[in-house]
Amino acid sequence: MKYSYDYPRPAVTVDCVVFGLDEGDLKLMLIQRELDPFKHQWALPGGFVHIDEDLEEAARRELDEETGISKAYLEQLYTEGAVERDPRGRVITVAYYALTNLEDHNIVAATDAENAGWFSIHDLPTLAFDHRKIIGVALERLRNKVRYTPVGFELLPKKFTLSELQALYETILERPLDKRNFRKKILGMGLLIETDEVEKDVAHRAARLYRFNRKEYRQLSRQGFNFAI
Amino acid sequence: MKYSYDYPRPAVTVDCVVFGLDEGDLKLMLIQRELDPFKHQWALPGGFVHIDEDLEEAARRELDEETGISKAYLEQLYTEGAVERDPRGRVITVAYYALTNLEDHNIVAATDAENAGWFSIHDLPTLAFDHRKIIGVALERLRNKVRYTPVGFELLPKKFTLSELQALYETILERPLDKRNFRKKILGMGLLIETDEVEKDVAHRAARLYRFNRKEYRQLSRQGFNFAI
DNA sequence: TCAAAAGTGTTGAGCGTACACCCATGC
DNA sequence: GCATGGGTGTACGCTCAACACTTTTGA
Repeated sequence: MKYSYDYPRPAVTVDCVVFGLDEGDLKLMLIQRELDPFKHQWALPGGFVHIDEDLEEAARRELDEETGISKAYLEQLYTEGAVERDPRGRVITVAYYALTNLEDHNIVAATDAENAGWFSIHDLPTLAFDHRKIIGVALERLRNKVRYTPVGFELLPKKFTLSELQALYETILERPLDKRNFRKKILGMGLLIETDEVEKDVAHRAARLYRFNRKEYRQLSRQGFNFAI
Repeated sequence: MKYSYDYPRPAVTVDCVVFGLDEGDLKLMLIQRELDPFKHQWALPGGFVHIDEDLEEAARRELDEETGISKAYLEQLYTEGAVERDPRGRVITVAYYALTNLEDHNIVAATDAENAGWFSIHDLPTLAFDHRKIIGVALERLRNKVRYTPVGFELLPKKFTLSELQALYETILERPLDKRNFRKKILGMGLLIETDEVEKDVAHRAARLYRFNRKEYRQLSRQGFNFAI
């Protein structure tokens, strides 16, 4: 008990809602708690913010330590501070959401946590704390964000087919899209670079691979262009 | 120094970016600090989160104590936690933005702060801490939010004219709108209730007063309707 | 040759945008 | 009667949505 203050202070944590895309399924990376409270229950990866690190820094560190994911698109979601949300006392958590290419993280390598794994958002286990609520907020945010910004590309490998991209939107938005209209729209933005490569090892005509043109997007953004699906 | 912990803890504050609309000018409520650091400088209203109050509760309390504003639309903005943002030590702040009808708050009544007042966002004084940055984020959020949700009405009195509403959008978005198209669009949504009252004390034809139909909006939202200007 | 997915255009409807004048009121 | 803002309709272009068949490839 070496740290003393004139007024009581809440503890501050970060939690990460990590999304990954697996075929036609949107998944979340969860960890199984080793300690009380909620011992053995599934929870969002996260932990206490160190006194000398920024919030995003803390989120990235916890994500790496607990799931082995060291590269991901990360964005602050919101801060949950209900008085009774943690049985140990007052804990305020800054929630982040992360988007990552699930293919790179199918095998969890170095992890702190007893257990970690991907769960379909349609089949989540019982979750510790108010983590279910946080996931709800994250999902809503993702569904909005994906339509008006090009964050969806963060869930795909660098090179992808138009069908993969369309499936991404269909999965997240949970509705079918028209193939011709989708292609017209996405190609019409001029933000995809057609590579000279095609899919490999498919039992049908191989689709062309594209890359997202980040530079062009930043350029157009500055000129008032708005991405929209 | 009565409160001791095993690990150092950051202090947690809330700060409020309070918007008000004054004719064709978007204004912010700022307070002048009475204490160091940044003594006598202007700052966002805010303060420490009590150990037994929720975050929004804290924001409302501080807003009331420091500016006398007790009713306002309030929404969490984001959390700023850069390590060196406060010279007193590690302080994480949860920023909120508030929308209020400036007419009700022209005279600041009961206030804690030495001084409080409205400032045009185009003519802000030097601000304490990283408050300028927080205001920047709030402005960006307001500009997005006002276009896709009916938060703008929170800046107007209950009854308003269509010209006032249009001026609101023109002020926040900083571009002119076409009168006929604006009226067509906003009336076409079916979210305005035409009252049988008109403006008073104007030196020209008095405009009809309208009210925003919150119930109808909630109803339509559930059916997938999206507000948009 | 069959199965599977890739790739490709047109049309109609609805929406956004541009644009100008008469009306009501108070002074 | 004049100054001030209130209130109103139309036409064009563009974007969105609906819709089906041919091509390529591997097995």
